[in-house]
Amino acid sequence: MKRVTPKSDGGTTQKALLGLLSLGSMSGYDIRALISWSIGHFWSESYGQIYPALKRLAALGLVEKKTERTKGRPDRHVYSLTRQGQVQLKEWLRLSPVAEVQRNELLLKLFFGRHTGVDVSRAHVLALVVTQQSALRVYEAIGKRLRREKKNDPSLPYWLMTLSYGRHRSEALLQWAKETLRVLERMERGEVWRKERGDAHK
Amino acid sequence: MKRVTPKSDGGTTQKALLGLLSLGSMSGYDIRALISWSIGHFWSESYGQIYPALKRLAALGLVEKKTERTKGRPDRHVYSLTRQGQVQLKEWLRLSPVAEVQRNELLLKLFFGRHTGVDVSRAHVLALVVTQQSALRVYEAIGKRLRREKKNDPSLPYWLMTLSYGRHRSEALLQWAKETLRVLERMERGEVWRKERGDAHK
DNA sequence: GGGTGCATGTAATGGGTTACATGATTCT
DNA sequence: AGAATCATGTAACCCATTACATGCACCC
Repeated sequence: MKRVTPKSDGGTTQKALLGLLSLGSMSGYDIRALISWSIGHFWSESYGQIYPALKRLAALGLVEKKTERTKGRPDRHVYSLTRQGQVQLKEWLRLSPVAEVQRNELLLKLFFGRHTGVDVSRAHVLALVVTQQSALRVYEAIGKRLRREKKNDPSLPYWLMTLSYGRHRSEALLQWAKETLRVLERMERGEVWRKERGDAHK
Repeated sequence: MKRVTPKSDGGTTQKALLGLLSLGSMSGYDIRALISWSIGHFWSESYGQIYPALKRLAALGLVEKKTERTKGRPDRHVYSLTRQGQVQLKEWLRLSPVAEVQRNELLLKLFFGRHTGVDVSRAHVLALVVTQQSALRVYEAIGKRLRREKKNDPSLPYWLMTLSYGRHRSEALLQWAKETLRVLERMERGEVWRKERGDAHK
C-alpha cells in the first residue's frame, strides 16, 4: 500500500541550511566551514548532505543560486535565502524541537562493565574526561571569538546560550566522571578484598 | 567500484543485543521490554532492528535460537548467547566507544532565536525543563527498582553509574535552563526599553 | 464489542556517512 | 616535490524508524 501523506518536509538538514544562509549568502563549501566553528558543537552536516540539500532547496524556491566564475578553481555556487525561504525558516523555528534519540555507546559499555572488569571501564571514563576537557577549551575559544568579532550582533546572546549549554553539560559529565572513577576504585579494592577471601569470580 | 573491506561488523545494534542476552535468554519481544527500563534512557532499538539483527546473529553463530511452542499465541523464539557470542561481546566492550554525533535541535532553534523572538525561545527552553524533570523522576524510579530487585547482582554498581550519568546531565541542563530563562527575560526587557526609544526592529 | 497486551516479522521510506572522482593553486 | 586547501559533486552503503500485516487472549 502506498503512503498517502507526502510526509517529506525535507528533514532538519534543509532547515539547518536555511538557518545558516540567513546569516549571509554562501556556497556549500562555506557552509561546511561555518558549521565547524558556529554550530559544530551540537550539529553536523557532511557534504553528502549539503550539496543535494541545496539543490532541493533551490528547486523548491527557498534559496537562490548564483554562479560566480573564478579563474583556476571550480565555479563557486553561492546560495542565498529567498523570501519564501525566510518564511519557511521562521515557521520551523516556532515548532517545538523533537526530542532526539539518545544513543550513548559509553554508557552501553559501562552498563555491561562487569564482563570486562574495572580497568576497562575506567579507561572509557578517562577517555570521556579527555574529550570533555577539550570540549570546554573549544567553547572558551568560540566564546572569545564571538565576543570579539560579533560584539554588536543582535544574535550574540542566542549564540552564547548554546555555548553555555555545552559548558554546563561538559562540566556535569566531568563531575560524574570524577565520582564514577572513585566508585570504580572502591569496587576494585572490594574485589581484591573478596578475592583474598576466595569468593570472587562469581 | 566495489567495496573491498566487508566492513559490516553488524553495527552496535548487534552488540547491544549480545549484551542484553548476556543477562539471560530472551525473545525479541522480551528484549524490547527489557530495554525500556534498563538502558532505555540512553539506548533504543525498534522491532525493525531487533528481529533482523537476531536472525543475523543466529546465522553468525553468536546466539542460539530455541522455539517454544505456546497455545494460542505465536511461537516464542528464545535466543541465548553462545560461547562465541560471549567472546565477541567482551572484545567489543574493550574497544573505546566511538564518539556519537551530536544533533541537538533545541540548540539549533535557539541559535537562530533572533528570527522568532524571545517568547518562542522561552517556550522551547521550558519544554526542556519539563522533559528533564520527568527524566529525573524516571531515574529515581529505576534506581529504586534496581536497588530492590537486584540488590545482590554484581552488575548493580555499573547499572547505577549509568543512572548517575543521566542525573548529572539532567540536573546540569535544568541549571542551564534556569540561567537561560533569566537571560531571555533580561533581553525582553532590553528590547522593550529600546523599542520605547524607537530603535528596535533592527 | 473494543482496547490492550502478547508475539512475530517485513517493506517502504528516510536520513546520513564515507569513499570516490576531479583538478588547479598555494604553501612548505 | 608533495601536502594542504579550495571546490564541486555522486554512488554505495549503512543505519534506523514507522507502518503494515497477522491473530489470539483477556479484561471491562
